[in-house]
Amino acid sequence: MASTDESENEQLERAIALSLQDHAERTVENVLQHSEPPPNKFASFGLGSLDRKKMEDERLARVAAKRPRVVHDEGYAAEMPASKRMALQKVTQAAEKIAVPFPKGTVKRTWVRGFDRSADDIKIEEVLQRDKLLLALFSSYQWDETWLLSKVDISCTKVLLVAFASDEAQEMRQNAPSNFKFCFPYMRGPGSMHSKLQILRFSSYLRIVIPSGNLVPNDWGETGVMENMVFLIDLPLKDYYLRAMGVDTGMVNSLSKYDFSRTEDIGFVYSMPGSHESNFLCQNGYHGLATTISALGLATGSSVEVDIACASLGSIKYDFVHAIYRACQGHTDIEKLEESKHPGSSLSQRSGQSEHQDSFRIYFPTHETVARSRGGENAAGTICFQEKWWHMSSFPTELMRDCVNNRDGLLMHTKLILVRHRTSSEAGTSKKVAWAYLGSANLSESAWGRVVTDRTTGKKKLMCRNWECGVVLPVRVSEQGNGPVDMKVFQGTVPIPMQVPGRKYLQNEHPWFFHRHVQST
DNA sequence: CGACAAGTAGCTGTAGGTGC
DNA sequence: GCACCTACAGCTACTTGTCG
Repeated sequence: MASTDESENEQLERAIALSLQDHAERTVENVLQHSEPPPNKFASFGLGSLDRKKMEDERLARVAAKRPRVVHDEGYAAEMPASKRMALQKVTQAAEKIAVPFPKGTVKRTWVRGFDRSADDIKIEEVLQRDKLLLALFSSYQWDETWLLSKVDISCTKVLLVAFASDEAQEMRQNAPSNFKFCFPYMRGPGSMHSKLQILRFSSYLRIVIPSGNLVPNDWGETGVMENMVFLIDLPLKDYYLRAMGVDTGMVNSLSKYDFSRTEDIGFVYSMPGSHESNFLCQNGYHGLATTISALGLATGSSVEVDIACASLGSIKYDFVHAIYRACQGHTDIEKLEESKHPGSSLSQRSGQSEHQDSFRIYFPTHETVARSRGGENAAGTICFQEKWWHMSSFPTELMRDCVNNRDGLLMHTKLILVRHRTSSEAGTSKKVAWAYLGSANLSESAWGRVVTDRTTGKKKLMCRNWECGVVLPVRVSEQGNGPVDMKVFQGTVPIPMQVPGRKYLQNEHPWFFHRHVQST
């Protein structure tokens, strides 16, 4: 068994390394392609070069050949073969017999010092289970390595850290224990390694964790001023694998030994830096959100109620709000994305304000709420929004709601989207539907992307700047009556951390303004 | 995290050359 | 004079890197 474990560990590490190496190789290819020596202008300068059409065609061919910025999906969108999915379904019952803490997945609020424990909160120690943790993949924007080392027993846990390749991270790499390994994802220019995904391996199950907080004590409640939220699900080892010890298979098999069937009704939503076109556009950023909503059967042509809580706000405009709203409805029509793109469209102007003001609420604390919080203004260094964006005519001020935690005086670092459908009596259905997104993405174009048109191909592309990841958790209930689903529908699925519906900003109120060189959200 | 500036690509209009 | 063509300027949209 020990040798099997060893080989699994190695396989997992090798596969992750290969995956990242794949990115690295693409980046190297890009660099090589970009670093071709420039064409010698003088060599082609002469009478023979006057076939302009030919020159232009050649130039276009060169441009097309060295156009690597677009990320194509083939390498990423590896779907599980139908046969494998069938096999997984067959072992569901057997897997259920293995006791794991969170077999169906759960959403927790972080424990916070000074507050009574409840069934809805969780400590970092309870997530990591130090004594049982065999292998951990951590990703985060911000780190406190001393603190992290206190939560992990490095004598029995192998650790892989996925980080932005900053100078600090490189320094951390040098000082790290020998069984700490590092990966630095490609960034394609400015942006943030904002994903906080964790994969934790225990002896009999794999735990997938998607928190909104970074690996610092403040984000896990230890300073008593900040709250985050965590999604986690435990995937049990499949019994047939337990019988098949000693079989040296590859990484796919290594992961396939975990029973993913419980994740079938959970959507994984992510953003990757760069421009993405063709099929991959549909899987990335806010269009990935729309695709996921559609795939889970949650799309609707009717209006929806959207409540978004975030720790940082970008310079958002009406057309961006409209795009997010459409994604929440599950619209995946790429051509329609164009509607929200034209800068001159009414949606980018203040005139678009009435469109969603009754159905779209952005929860962000007022200055007063931050000042009155337990940690005061000093505790709000990871809640970012710039005053100049607030004063821009295109900023949807009327959508803003004060974000007040229902644990008195706590600030929130949570990124949460709550969407509720309306039901129609004409539809003849009593099924009310809602869903929640929980993850790392704030409300910004850097996180969710924006649609641009490729100059050479004329095709639509989605451009993101950050690594982000999160989950969509559907909520389905049967209930009579018209109108939107009540917020209570989320009970049992997602603990709602803030007071809803949030109070609108008063005329003399403004959001908490904070701007710093390096954000840690 | 977005603003901003610099650089690049691509489109369009047009001046000027050439042939009929 | 007219049609056609090339070369190029000007403009716009977009990418990329820097800055705060």
